Order: sequence, then C-alpha cells, then structure tokens
Amino acid sequence: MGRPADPARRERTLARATDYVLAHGLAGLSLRPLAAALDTSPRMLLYDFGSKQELVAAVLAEARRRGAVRLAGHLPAETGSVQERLRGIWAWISADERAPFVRLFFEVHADGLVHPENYPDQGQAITDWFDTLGATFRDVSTGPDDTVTPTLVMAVVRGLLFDLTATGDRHRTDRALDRFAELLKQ
Amino acid sequence: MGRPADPARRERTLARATDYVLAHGLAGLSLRPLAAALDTSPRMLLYDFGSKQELVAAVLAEARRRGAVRLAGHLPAETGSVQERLRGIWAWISADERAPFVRLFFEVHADGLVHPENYPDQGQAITDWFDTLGATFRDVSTGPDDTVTPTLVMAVVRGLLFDLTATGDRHRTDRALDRFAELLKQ
DNA sequence: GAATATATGGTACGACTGTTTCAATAACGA
DNA sequence: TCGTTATTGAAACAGTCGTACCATATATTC
Repeated sequence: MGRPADPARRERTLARATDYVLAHGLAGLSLRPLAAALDTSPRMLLYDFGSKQELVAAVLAEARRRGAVRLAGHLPAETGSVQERLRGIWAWISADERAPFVRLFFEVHADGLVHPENYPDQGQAITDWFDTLGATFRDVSTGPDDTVTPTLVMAVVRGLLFDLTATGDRHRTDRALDRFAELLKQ
Repeated sequence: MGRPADPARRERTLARATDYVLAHGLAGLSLRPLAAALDTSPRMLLYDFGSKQELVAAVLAEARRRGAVRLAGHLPAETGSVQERLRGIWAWISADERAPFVRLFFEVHADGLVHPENYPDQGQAITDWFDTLGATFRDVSTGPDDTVTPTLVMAVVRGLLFDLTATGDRHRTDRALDRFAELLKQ
C-alpha cells in the first residue's frame, strides 16, 4: 500500500551533512548551499529532519558518535609510563586529521556560551571523559573517584589544543605537554 | 567654515557598542538591533565606522584594550608562593565579572578557526602573555627565555576556563588548579 | 487501472541582512 | 543671509535566510 519509505536516505544525507559541517563549520551553515553540496534540496532536508535546528542536532550527535568511536580505538593502554600515555592522547587528538573535530568542538562550546538553551548537555560532554581518563591515569590519581586528575589532564589537553589551533606552534605545545608529563609522574 | 566635526561621538558609540557586544556576543551581531540599543541608527554606525567589519574590528580592539588595562592592575606580585600566584591569576580571570570577556575570547577564537583571514594577529594574542607570565613564574622556569612554562600555565588556565564555562563546576575546577600548583612547586 | 502513501520540484512568503541613495537639518564662518 | 561642512532620517536595494504551500512524480497494493 503506497510507495515504500526509504529510511536509508536520511542516514545517507546525515553522513554527508556531517562531512560538510566538519569541513565548513557550524557558524555560517545554510540550507541552500548545504543542499547543493549534497545533491539534494532544502525541501528534502526539511522533509527528512523537520527543521534546521533538528538537522544541526542530528549532525552534532553524529559527529560526537564518530569521535567516540575513533577515540575508543586509540586510547593508550594503561600500561607504559605516564608520559607515554599522555603523549599518546596528545598525539592522537592534536593530529591534523582531528582538526575538523577540534574546530567543531570549539565552535559548539563558544555557541553554547551565548545560547546555553540550545545545548542542554554541554556539561556532560566534559564529564563523560572522567571514567575513561580516570582509569587511564589511575596510578597518579588520589583515589578511584578522583575527578580532579582527569579534570586537570583534560584542561591541559584542551588548553594546549586552544594554543596550537591559534598559533600553529606544534613544537612549543609538544614541549609543554612533556613538561606537564614530567610534573605529573612525580 | 561649516559645522564642526564631533570626533567624541565615535568614541562614545564605540564604548557603548563594546558593552553591547560583551553582553550579547559577536555571533548574531546585527546593525539594526545594535543601533536601537545605542539610541542611534545603522546609518550613523556606518557613517562613523565605514562598514560592519571595521566596526567589529574596533570593538574587538577596544575589548582587548579594556582587558589589558584590568589585567595590568591585577597580576599578582612575584612575591608569595607559586600556589598563591596561580590562585591569584585564576581567581581574577575566572571571576563572574570577567565572564563576558572570557565568552568573547572563546567566541573570537572559534570564529578565527573558521575564518583565519579575519584575525591575522590571532596567534599574537597567545604569545603576548609570555613575557609577563614568564616574569611572574621565573622561579619555576628553566631559564629567562623559557616559553614552555608560560605555555603550560596558560594552557591550564584556559583549559579550566573552558571546563568552568561549560559545566559551571567551580569547586572541581578550583581543586584542579590547586593540584596543578602542587605539581608545579616541586 | 484505481487507490494510496512516499518522495520531490518549484515557488513564494515574510523577515532579516549590510549597504546605498536622496533629501533634509544643523551649526558654524564670512 | 549665504555658502559650507557635518550630521542625520527615511526609504529602498539586492540579497539571504528558514520555511510553507501546492502540485506532481513515483512506487506499491488491491
């Protein structure tokens, strides 16, 4: 009865829309150029996602999902020195291939500061890392429920990412991370 | 011969426009609402600043100038323990009164990642702090030209600011800074 | 073929954007 | 009073935005 629905189309569109947002950023996102780049029409984007706001939410969820999948496969093992583990995380997250994710990450944070109502789970994106990082750095933590060590580690990583993306000075930021590793292992 | 010019008007407008941008953010800035809030007209904003782009540039310069002035009067003296100096910087920069500056700071950085051509001196805003901070933490630096220690200190501050503005968890971020201070003074 | 449900294209609406054009006003020196 | 210069308002221009409306095409079952 009636033409069959094509739920795969929405997924295909979402995947390509996420590529587009990772490449072009969130700030100036507009339906018409997006649709043109995706060989579809604004009409179909709204047909599949309801509104631009819902489309953006879906794209951000997809981007987070991709990031989480990749992170899961690249977190350094709990073996090795503190320095090796820190370097592993930093090398992975500061790699050029991660730049679009990092850019989107900072963009969402900044937009969330102006429009907190659009990002109800903004804080959760921070605290989500605690369990994983707490386990990775258990030997330098003060206890099993220590949230301060993961907070500091992630602050250093994010702060150096901020510096690196603004200055492009990889040598200096790499050395700063090593200095932090030396401090931490004592 | 002719009506006298009023250069003070531009300065008055710039000051109030900076207040407005600090309160409402850069992202959705529009001439008509801005002019309405400033009891003037889009016509006059363009008359005084030439274009929106030049107006924004002037506002950002004014915001930077204000921030620099306030920082100059609040940097902790080089006396006192490392922990006291770090706490002083953190207390000042993470205070609620600084929130608009911090927000604008993150907003400009994020926009600069998408449109680097609009912010040619993006990197300089980072490295400008090195001399001052290097002097403040000379006793824990490796030498007079050490840029790694200021880089790390600012990374921690910016990273914790990122966390604090996203989660609002002041207790956890305060404790993370203290933990960093303990590591650093060794 | 008829009925039906999904999938699209085309178009236009109303609101907004930065900017320009044209005209008018205001304050001064001569 | 007159010319000159600075200032300002009102309106329009040309464009973009998200979205809604209407018609049509397509694929399926009865």
